[in-house]
Amino acid sequence: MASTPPQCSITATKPYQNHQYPQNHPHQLKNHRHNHHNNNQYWTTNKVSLTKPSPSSTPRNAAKSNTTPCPLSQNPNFPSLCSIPSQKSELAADFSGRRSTRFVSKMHFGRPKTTLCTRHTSIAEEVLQQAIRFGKDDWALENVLLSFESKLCGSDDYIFLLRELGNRGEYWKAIRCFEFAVMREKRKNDQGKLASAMISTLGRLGKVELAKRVFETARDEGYGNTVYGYSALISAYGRSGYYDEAIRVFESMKQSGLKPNLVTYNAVIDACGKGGVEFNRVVEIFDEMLTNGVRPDRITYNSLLAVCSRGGLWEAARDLFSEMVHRGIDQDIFTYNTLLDAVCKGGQMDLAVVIMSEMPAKKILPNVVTYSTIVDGYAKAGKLEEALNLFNEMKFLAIGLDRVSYNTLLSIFAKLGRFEEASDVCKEMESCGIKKDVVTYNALLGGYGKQGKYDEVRRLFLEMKAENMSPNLLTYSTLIDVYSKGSLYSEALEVFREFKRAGLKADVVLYSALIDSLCKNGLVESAVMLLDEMTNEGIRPNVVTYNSIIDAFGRSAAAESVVDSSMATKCQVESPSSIVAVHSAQKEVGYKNQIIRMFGQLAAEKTPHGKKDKMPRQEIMDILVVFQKMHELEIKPNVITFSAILNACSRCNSFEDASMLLEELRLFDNQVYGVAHGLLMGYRDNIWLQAQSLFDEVKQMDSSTASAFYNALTDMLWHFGQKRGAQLVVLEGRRRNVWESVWSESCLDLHLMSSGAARAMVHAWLLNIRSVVFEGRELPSLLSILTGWGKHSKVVGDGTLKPAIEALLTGMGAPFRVAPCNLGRFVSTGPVVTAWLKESGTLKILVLHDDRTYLEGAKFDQISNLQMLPL
DNA sequence: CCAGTAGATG
Repeated sequence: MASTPPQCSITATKPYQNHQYPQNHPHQLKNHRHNHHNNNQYWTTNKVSLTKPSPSSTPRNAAKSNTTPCPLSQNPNFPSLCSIPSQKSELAADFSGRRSTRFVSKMHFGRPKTTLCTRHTSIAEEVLQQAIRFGKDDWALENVLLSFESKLCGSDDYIFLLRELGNRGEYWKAIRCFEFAVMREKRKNDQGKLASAMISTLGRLGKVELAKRVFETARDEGYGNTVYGYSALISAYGRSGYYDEAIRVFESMKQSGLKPNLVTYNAVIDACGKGGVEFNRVVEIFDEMLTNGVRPDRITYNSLLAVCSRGGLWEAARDLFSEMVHRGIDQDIFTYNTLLDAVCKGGQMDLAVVIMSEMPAKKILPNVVTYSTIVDGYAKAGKLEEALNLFNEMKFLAIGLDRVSYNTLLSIFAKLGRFEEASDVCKEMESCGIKKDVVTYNALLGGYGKQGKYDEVRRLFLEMKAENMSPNLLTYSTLIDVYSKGSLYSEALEVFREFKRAGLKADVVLYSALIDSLCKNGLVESAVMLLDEMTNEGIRPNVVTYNSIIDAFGRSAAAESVVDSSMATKCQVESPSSIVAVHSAQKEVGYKNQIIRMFGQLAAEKTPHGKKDKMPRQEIMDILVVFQKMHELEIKPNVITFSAILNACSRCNSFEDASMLLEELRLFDNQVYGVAHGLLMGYRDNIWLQAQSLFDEVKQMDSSTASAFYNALTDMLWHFGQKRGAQLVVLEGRRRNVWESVWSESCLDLHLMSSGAARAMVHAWLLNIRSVVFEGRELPSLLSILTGWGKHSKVVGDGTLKPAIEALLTGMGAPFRVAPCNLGRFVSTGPVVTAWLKESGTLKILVLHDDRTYLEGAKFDQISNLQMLPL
């Protein structure tokens, strides 16, 4: 074991400086958000009280209007909120990486515009009926309009018509109607009204391009330069997720001298929420609104809450809610449902339940949306019992399920692999007249795919298309991922080709799935190329993408290139002759071919690459480049990143190589670094307090994330000879129930542990039963150590656990043997083990030592502590 | 101008 101390660079403990977010912001709430964001990035040493609001989280108006800041505990609306301990730290959602990257489902087009102030005449209704009846015939519509022209009463009637046609999806008829009306309308004002109604109708249907054309025409013709026209276009862009376009229109509106009004600001804020814009940026727009004297209303706040919900910023949402109350703005069911969504996405399920229980007192009764929000929160938190119970509660309250809540229910069953129940849900949906939609199919495809039921996957995919359902990006990426994970590369390739034919654009998730599949097959270099590729495509990789790659380093033999030099030549030969075209075509052909060839290579590989599990120097250099890019793109790491780095350290051949990786860890997070490095150097006593607080953070994660971190940390310590340090970590993990039920006197269950953690644990367990023996008690007649098969375990996966334990036991001379009927179990009998433990040399073998300790000559100290291991 | 559902890393 290499044990040269690392160079001084790694021993430096300069605190991690966060340079990404400005600290000094003039505004109260914004300041709070900035601080929050800082804390939310990774573990930091600055702990924020989760239950008590800090002064900076005081509602902004209280701060502004010079009144005494009102802490939330005095807030009449949340009397009980402050007494609720937060279920997870505010870091948890970010860490476990549960933040959604999905934008597709947020766009449910076609929601009807409630025509509240109906100033239209009955004639308009009649025209509508006729217009609907005459199928596709443009002339028929024209004739209807002409015949009623004299009776229709101004723009109100026409607006009603085109809105209602829009609500029925007949946007072409709506446009015809609009053109007909505008041509006949003399008043600019009314032409403007018609235009904004048309734009908003098209926006509602997701026809942004058409909306834009209407807007531009109207503006060029001189009647479109209105606040309403701009607002409608902003909203149209927002609805389709083009927040950047929405903001651009917003800016150009101001430049043309128009003053945004309440509706404009609401539309912009809403667009930001749908587009996933950072909360801080949206707050800037909100501030601008206040500065310009536009008073926010309920919808403004609801839209702001929606911004929080996307990022799971439950504290900000809570503060906004209080702020609404202070401003005297009433809440409605949207307010509550959006707040609840933010709270659920932030993992605060206990708080969510309290908020929901307080709704009836405000005469706002939870509806189907409220329930499905909470259900989804529970499901994502892994509390499936609670989720399913809520469906019963809904039944009891006679709240009927709708499409979304059925899909939510169905996806729970699909994820669990409870397919009978899933298909029961399908049947029930059908009997309610709700047909399976893309979401239903995607959930089913993912569910069946993860269980390896590919026949069912194929069947469903065909059925879907037979039902005239267009697969979307999520469908394709689910299928590609599922087939790749099942090594069905030609199927995956076929789906990919179909996806390209459908003209869809890949996104970060699809790329990440592809990258992961390359990584898992040892083609790290190709994965990195694909990473460059996606960046060039304008798709921003995220932490998941990087985690896959980091995790792959050192796992394979020397990586080789999929896209060899012959590829470039080939492209050139096939390229068209025009110089300009050559360039773009090359890119396009190269892009397609690259992925297709990668699949080809994967399909051709008979066996995965030999796993040497060693990290050559070159790979260290490669991984450093990857980290560099991650910093450049300002991609925040999470626990999984840290685990991956620690695991990479365990694959290093030398302490120096590991030091380089740890240095990267230091740049990411000083606390994780401090603990890992401290334990590695044997500064055990000095950093144990820091370690405790780190473990407190890890405890907030879901169990598999937490155990993966413990496993990674222990493995690294074990690998570098810090065996007693490893043992301390492992015992801490046991104390905190990281691996569920690990041991009893008769059985040690290692199946969720990595090999280092498991070995450290074996020592601890044997020492424990040794103390039983020396207390004079009898051991159980049968003793067993479970390693499992190493297959179903996410953490181990490669089946290294069993041989490692076997070697360890053999090496110690421990009298355990593989159980004849269960190859994943080592067994022995009480008397045999007792005899072995009583042998004079056994204790010395069992006690673990660190290769490096902080205090020179502290060996006696270790020995005196031997029998006092914190079990 | 406003709410809830489906896909990737450990």
